Amino acid sequence: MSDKTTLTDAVHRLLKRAIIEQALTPGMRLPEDTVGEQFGVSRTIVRHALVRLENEGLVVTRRNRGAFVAEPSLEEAKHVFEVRRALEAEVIRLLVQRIPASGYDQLEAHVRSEESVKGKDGPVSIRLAGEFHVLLAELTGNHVLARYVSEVVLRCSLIMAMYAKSHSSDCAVDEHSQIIAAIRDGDVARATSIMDHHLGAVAGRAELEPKQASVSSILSRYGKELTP
Amino acid sequence: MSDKTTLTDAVHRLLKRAIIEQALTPGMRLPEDTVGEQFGVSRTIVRHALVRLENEGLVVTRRNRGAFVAEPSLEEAKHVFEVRRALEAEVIRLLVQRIPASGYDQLEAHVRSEESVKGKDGPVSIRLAGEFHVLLAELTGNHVLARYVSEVVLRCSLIMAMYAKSHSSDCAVDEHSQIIAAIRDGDVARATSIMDHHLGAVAGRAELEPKQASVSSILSRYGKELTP
DNA sequence: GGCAAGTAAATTGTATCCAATTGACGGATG
DNA sequence: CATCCGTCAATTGGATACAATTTACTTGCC
Repeated sequence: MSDKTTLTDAVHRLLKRAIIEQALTPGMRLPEDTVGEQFGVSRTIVRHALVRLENEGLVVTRRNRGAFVAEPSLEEAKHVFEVRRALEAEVIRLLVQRIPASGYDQLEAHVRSEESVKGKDGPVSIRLAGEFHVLLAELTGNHVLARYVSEVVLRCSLIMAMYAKSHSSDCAVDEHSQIIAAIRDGDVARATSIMDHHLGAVAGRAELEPKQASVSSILSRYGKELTP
Repeated sequence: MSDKTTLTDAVHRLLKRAIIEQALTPGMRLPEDTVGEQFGVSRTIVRHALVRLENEGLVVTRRNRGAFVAEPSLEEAKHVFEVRRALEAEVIRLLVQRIPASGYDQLEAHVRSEESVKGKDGPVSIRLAGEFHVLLAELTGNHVLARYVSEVVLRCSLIMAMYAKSHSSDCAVDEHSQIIAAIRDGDVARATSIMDHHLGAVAGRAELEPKQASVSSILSRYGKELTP
């Protein structure tokens, strides 16, 4: 029962981490056999993993062209943030109603681990920042909700990789603590307000400095001028 | 660009419709080669389609056992409805802000088509009822949101197939009209209230009469007594 | 020298093939 | 007669092979 580790899952998980940690940057190509021989598996496995990643919005596939790490447009980025805000607001509402007893311990432990890597601007802090929100969602006991939150958080990570200058300070650990406190006080409005500010600041900052990492993403906006 | 119809997509779509329309009932097995030869494609294609359906929560696969149409538990059903309510509330908020000019025409046209098949308790009315909610979400212009709404609506259809006695009257066409009217009035509270009632009634009705279609789902709840 | 067409290479789309795991049936045994 | 164990069939997990399509390069022509 614990042996869930099918090869597809493993490849899927690895690719996901690679994308989150910005080892694979937006717009980068993901040829099936290249990825396959990299992990020592066949194209079949890679294909399945890519299908899943596509469903999660982390990669896009173009017919007979292959898979690419997604390059969410600014519009799509806004949409993702809109959905995320709605979902996380629901998380807060539910947590205030029924956060489990051990919830605060887990949250505080997580915040501590976030603080412990605060200095380093490494991929670990990016992942931990996202996992805080996923943990919040998990604590509602609603796994469907948690899954969707996880998806949008991942996509937000991708968006920040594209548009934000520096990711490390985006999810200020301090605000995480404030959210915990507001939930503990049963103050839905305050918690939601902090969360909105938390996410809004991130989204807002992203729009100010669109950093174009990949060549294709840089050139994509100039391509239109060639096809009048 | 319009030629998106890869075989995997086609099979995926067909299976989805079959599940929604209750041709494939919860718990039913989906052997890869059976489905494959039914559609005249290879197992590879079916596999990919099943992977996608699994990601959407419509089928579950057990290791080396194959794929089955999902049998959401009552708990999972509640979770899906919780998420759906949150998402559709956001849809209403957004629509009041920025419904496009042609939106009401589309919505009313849809309601009319719903009314035209109101009498028949057929699969068509089930599909149309769900598509109304998807259309609402699409009109927000947020395709990410629309996609998630589409997913939870589908899962709700599956849930109703399992637990509700009759599906046809679940999405009362009249309530759809009321929602449209409330949105037109810019009355978020009223629209959300109607929507909550709309969904709450469905969810509530479902819990009252759990009809257990498949043998396995009936026996699953008795199985625990054998393993003390 | 630039543009266009044709051809070749590469990559995906699909099918088939082998291996591994699971469930079931049947026989043996207490 | 019930239970346990071994063998067997069926089905999925995974890999390889072939076909189709797209991209890119080369070559010829203007």
